[in-house]
Amino acid sequence: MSHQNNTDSIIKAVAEVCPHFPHHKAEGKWQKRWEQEKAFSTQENGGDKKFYCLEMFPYPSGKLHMGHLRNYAIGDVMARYYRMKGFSVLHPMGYDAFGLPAENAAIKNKVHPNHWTFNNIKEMKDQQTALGLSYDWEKDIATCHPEYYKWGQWLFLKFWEKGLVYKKEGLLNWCPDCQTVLANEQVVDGSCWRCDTTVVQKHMPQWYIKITDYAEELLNDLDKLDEWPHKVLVMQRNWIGRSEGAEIVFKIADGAEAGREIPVFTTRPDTIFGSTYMVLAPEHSLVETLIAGMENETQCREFIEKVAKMEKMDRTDDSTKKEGVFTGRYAINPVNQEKIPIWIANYVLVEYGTGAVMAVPTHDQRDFEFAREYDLPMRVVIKPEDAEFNTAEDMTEAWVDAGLMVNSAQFDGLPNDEGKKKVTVWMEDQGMGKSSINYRLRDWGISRQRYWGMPIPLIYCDACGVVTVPEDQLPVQLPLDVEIKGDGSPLARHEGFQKVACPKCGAQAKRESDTIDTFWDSSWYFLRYIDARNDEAPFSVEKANEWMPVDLYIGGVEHAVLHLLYSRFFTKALRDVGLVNVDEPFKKLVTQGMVTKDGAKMSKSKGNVVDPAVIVDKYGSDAARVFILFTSPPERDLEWSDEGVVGASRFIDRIYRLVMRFAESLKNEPVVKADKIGESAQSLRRICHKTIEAVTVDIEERIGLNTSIAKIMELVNEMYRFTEKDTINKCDFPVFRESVETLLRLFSPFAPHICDELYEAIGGEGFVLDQEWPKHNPAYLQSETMLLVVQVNGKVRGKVTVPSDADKDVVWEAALKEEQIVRWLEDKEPKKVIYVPKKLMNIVI
RNA sequence: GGCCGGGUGGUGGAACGGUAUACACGAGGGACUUAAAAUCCCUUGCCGACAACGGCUUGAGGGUUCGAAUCCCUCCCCGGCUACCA
Repeated sequence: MSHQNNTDSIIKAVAEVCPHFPHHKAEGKWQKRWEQEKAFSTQENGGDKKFYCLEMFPYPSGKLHMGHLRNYAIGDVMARYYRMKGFSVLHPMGYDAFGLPAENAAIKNKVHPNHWTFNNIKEMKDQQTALGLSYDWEKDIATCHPEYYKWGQWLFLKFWEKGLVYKKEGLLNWCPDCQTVLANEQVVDGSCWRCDTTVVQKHMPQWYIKITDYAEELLNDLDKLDEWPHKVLVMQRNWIGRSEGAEIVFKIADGAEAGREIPVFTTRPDTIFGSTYMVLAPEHSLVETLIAGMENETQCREFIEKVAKMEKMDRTDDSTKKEGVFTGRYAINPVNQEKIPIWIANYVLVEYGTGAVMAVPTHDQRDFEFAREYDLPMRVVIKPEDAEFNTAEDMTEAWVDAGLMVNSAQFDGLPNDEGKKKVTVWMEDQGMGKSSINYRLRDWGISRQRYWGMPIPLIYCDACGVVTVPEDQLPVQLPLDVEIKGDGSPLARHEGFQKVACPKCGAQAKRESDTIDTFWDSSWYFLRYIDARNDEAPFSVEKANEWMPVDLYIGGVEHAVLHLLYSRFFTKALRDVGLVNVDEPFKKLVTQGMVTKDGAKMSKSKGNVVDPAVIVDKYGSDAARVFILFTSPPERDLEWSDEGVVGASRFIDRIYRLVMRFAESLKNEPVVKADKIGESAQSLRRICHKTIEAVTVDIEERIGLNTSIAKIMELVNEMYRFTEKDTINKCDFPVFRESVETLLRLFSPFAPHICDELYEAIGGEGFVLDQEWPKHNPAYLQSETMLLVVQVNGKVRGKVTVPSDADKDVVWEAALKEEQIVRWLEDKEPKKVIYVPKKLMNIVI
């Protein structure tokens, strides 16, 4: 057959009348097939190319919102992409199923939390399936399932063995009317959210986890997380809040407690000679003994009470004035033996440092304001050379910057930052204090006086004390025969649950009735997915080491601190127990932006919620996915637009029509190699390969899903141009076929249903997901000529078309042939000609 | 107050030192239709009444550079987080 004959034969498009992608029917059909053929099972292909793709698991509220859709759409594209790239991909889903809303629903609707939760899980899973998300459902988990929390309890025991668990008194929100502990979210304007009684702070024994043992490592390892958003790293750094300084010991000067030590923490030991008074937090443990029997006792007590109330009302109010009272007592400044007054003030926090500060009003703005208010003594001890002040009287605000030390005995004349170290060393020698590092991070209080949570596997025995539940007795099952009324934990009055024989001595003992913070459950779920059905261990160490770390973790920024910090801590603690060999759980983190409407975050109270289920119902999940991925880059906020979804739906239809027009030929024409092809086919091929390259780079290097879709749209536009005539030369057909197959592959991670539908229509077998991700051929990117911009003095004045291999001289010649350019040059000799190969030429005159 | 984002057409957004406004939405006009929907085509940053053409334009003002939305400095506005951390 001659080439001539080939060009003569043409392939005709089938006549049709604007067909629609029948998404309602076709999407369901594919979802069913994917399920039947286990298309999303984790395939471990043995190689070293693994990709663990994780989206933050949802609380099972029963309904997906737009934030979920966005989160999962991003994750699904990435999971499908890497799978097509030949990676072993782990892409699981589960439910963070313990927590308050289930109990609230129980009180309100008289349904059991267990029933309510599992019902919701089912509904959510159905919705997720309807989105065509490629989860391996054989690995799903629900944290409220005994098979899951059994291992949460087991891990608790490991932490216990490591000495990471301890008990101490903690302050809790307590509603005296409901006789129950309230979570912070249940305290509204200082009152109980249900009965409006004023909430009080109550000291109760609580279990704590020593996360502070890992503070230093949690901080230092942030440097390893080079694929985390900068914002999140900063938030974690601030949360851990490391401060270097000194702990200095002051002594009580007089009274019955004379000589008793009051340590303070300061980051400014260089200012110690300027400490002219001391302030304790109202809750400080020494306050009681200090004020007892003093003249000001009543006044002090009134103040303490006032602060206690203020604190829970609105501590964050920045208009809160610094207030305090004098205890009547004095302390001794160890460096100069000065007697300084001890005050109590609202601006000192009991939780930070030692709960006591040495006040240096001249060099700390808060102390300055307080001292001015109460007329306390001040002394300048740091002075810059060009100081505008000589004595404290000249100051209008505290001097907090660098300077030379003055009024500081043997340290006079030293630059203050040098003084910091020298003073500390000297004080250490004198036994007055020591260098100290303080963290803002507190130990993690995990006790919750609630029902719907993981029981803490501990037993109280009168004879043996606190005894852990033996491993072979796990799980400690959460009893289901309870009545939830909201008046305290039902576990505390559940006899069958509480009564237990002591595992050590066999005597009658009592179970811990507190449950654990739900953050415990979510701190290790990513490890359980790896080996979700293991009934002998939380997960196999070997498998965990294969899959960890999670390569890509996607979720909302609201978890930037707590969940991500606890998970990091768990990973490190489990590493020390020998269960994993990684230091950090999440390699790359993407925090997706909010979905907004009318400029505000979607919320029930604002009434601007759009239900993804309604959108999926109307336009199909492909359209919903494409819209939400196309409209904004993943990390930025996304403004919802009804028209935008229509646009996405239109684009999907457009692809459907294009491919269906030629489906018959694509299915039946023999596949041949492209031989001699025409100019428009060459151009199509070039754009096709350019698109492959661009989409691959966009997805892989920056998760640029919006631009990926834009580039696929450009390819489709080009294909429409190519097929304008309704006929394609036979010799050009292989190029068109290639473009269709490429399009379906490139687009399938975004819109998997339509791509499988069309793939089938053109005679493809199986799922596009199992096809290889296309590779671009660099040779096809070349064209014979290129268009170059010619600038004169930095402004575009013309364009020239030159051969692709043209060098500077050739371009220069071509430029001189352009009338426009010549006119702008005005016969002047160019001062300089800058040539950027393949881009532009700039002529400076 | 501190820290982190962000300011580009009517709108969502492209462009990570090299043609600013890709791609899409919306709008306007046209074709097809008895009509509508759907679809297809054209126009669409602003100004010079139109075209050729020219000027202006990435929150404001400076700077570096042959060349700046992009880098540097100063300032303004919007959003988020955090908040007396000694």
